[in-house]
Amino acid sequence: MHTRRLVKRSILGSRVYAPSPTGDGAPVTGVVQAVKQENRDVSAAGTRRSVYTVLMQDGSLKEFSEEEIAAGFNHTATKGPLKFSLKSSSNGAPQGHKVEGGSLSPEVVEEQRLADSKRVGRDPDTRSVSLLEQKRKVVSSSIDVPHARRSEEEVDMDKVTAAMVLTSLSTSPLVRSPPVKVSEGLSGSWKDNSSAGPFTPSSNSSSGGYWSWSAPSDQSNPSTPSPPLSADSLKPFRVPSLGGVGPGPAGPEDPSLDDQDGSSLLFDEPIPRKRKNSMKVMFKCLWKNCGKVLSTAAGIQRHIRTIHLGRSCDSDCSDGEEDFYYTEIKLNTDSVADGLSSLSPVSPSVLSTPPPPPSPLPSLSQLSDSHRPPQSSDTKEPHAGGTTPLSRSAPSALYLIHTDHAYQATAPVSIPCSSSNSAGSASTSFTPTNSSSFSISWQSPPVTFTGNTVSPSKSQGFGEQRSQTIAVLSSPPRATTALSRKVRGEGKKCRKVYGMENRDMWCTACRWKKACQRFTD
DNA sequence: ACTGCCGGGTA
DNA sequence: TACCCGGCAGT
Repeated sequence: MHTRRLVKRSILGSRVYAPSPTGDGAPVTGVVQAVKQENRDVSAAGTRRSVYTVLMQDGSLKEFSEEEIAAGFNHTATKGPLKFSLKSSSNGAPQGHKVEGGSLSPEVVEEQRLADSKRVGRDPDTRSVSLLEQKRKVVSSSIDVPHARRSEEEVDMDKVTAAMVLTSLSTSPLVRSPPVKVSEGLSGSWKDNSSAGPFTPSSNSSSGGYWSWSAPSDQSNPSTPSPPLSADSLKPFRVPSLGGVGPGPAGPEDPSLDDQDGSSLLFDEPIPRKRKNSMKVMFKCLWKNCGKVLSTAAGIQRHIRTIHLGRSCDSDCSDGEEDFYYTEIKLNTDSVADGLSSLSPVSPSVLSTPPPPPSPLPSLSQLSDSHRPPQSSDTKEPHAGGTTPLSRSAPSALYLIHTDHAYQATAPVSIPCSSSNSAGSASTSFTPTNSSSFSISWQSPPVTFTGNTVSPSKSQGFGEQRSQTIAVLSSPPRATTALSRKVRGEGKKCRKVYGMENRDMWCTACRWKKACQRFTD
């Protein structure tokens, strides 16, 4: 009786002893992969008997009747800490229905019940599972396969888990995901997680652990709703069990290992997400003369591969060398947006380089063209210091962090070597070696500009450019002292002319504390 | 302290 | 976009 209960409720994933398939009598161990109810084979008792698909140690799948492996159950049941893939059944179906009824509408419940009963009823017909399918079961032993092996109690348990998930979803605005996916993914993860212990509220905490991964990432950004869990984002739930069973068919997956994998994967996943008011990860090319910044690792890798390494092949033939040429930088999205959005406004005024008609656009489009799905999702460690030998000559990407006050950082720029191009006026951090030969802007666009650098004193007939800027750029002595900001106007300004009491007579710029437009120097 | 004005916030 | 302001840096 007891063994029967065990068999029926928690045998999946359990290690059992079974007669040797070779017939030599020596028992072998295996893991139960599936249970099938067999109606046609009426045993002596005249009731249905169960057939268990057992994954043997040698990787083969065998089917055994209940009697054949019953002894194994006893053995294992008394032997040690078996990890049952199913929640233990201390609370059975009734409670499951109760929970379910609490969170699901009756219609939904009925639909689900119908669907489930269909599945269960279909079992006898699906007993001839193809080998391929069996293999899949091997791979995901703990993930319940939709059909062909669900007992009613299992179904109930799934309902319970689904109900719990839905309940938590209904109360947590942080996590939204298609219910189907949720139940699917969770039933797997719970089976992995609930290595022991009945399905009680305490086991719910394990699910909480699973779900909490999205909480921290979203806490930083309460304004943006958590994106729905896509099929991809559900992968982390499944992958661990893949890895858990893979190494050895004989052993049930290890929950701890499961957790580790899960967490690591889960931590990888949300990185590419763009959030406002939070740190954003960008990837900066460290190649000489190139400060290209892309938003995805794949993008930067492709950039390096194609532009610098001169490889035309796709990411498939990447040998990882690109990794040395870019670094991951974390910066506030504000800064990034700042830098990017200010590209066009800044470059024309600061750069004396004649802005070709589409000048700022290429860089922007390059940035946006990096929208490739970050499927490569590099988990490489960011070369924080950019200290690899290959990148030693490249400027550290850290300077990007403080772009919000770039003008302050530009003070040292006042690059003594006036031969550097005008783009240098925007650059913020240099190694001596760099400043001597070229300058790198603090933003990506210069990548495209470095080619056509222009002597600062010659603006190539673009004399109509803002006189102020030109003045600054073309007069080294002043530039050394006042490059950081627009040169302070020496002439009178609205404020001085009209005084505070006549503020309404100021030019709007002065009123807004902007650069005076009326008394420009 | 005064001044110019950049960067960013708000409506 | 207009408007405003905090704050930085030069004077």
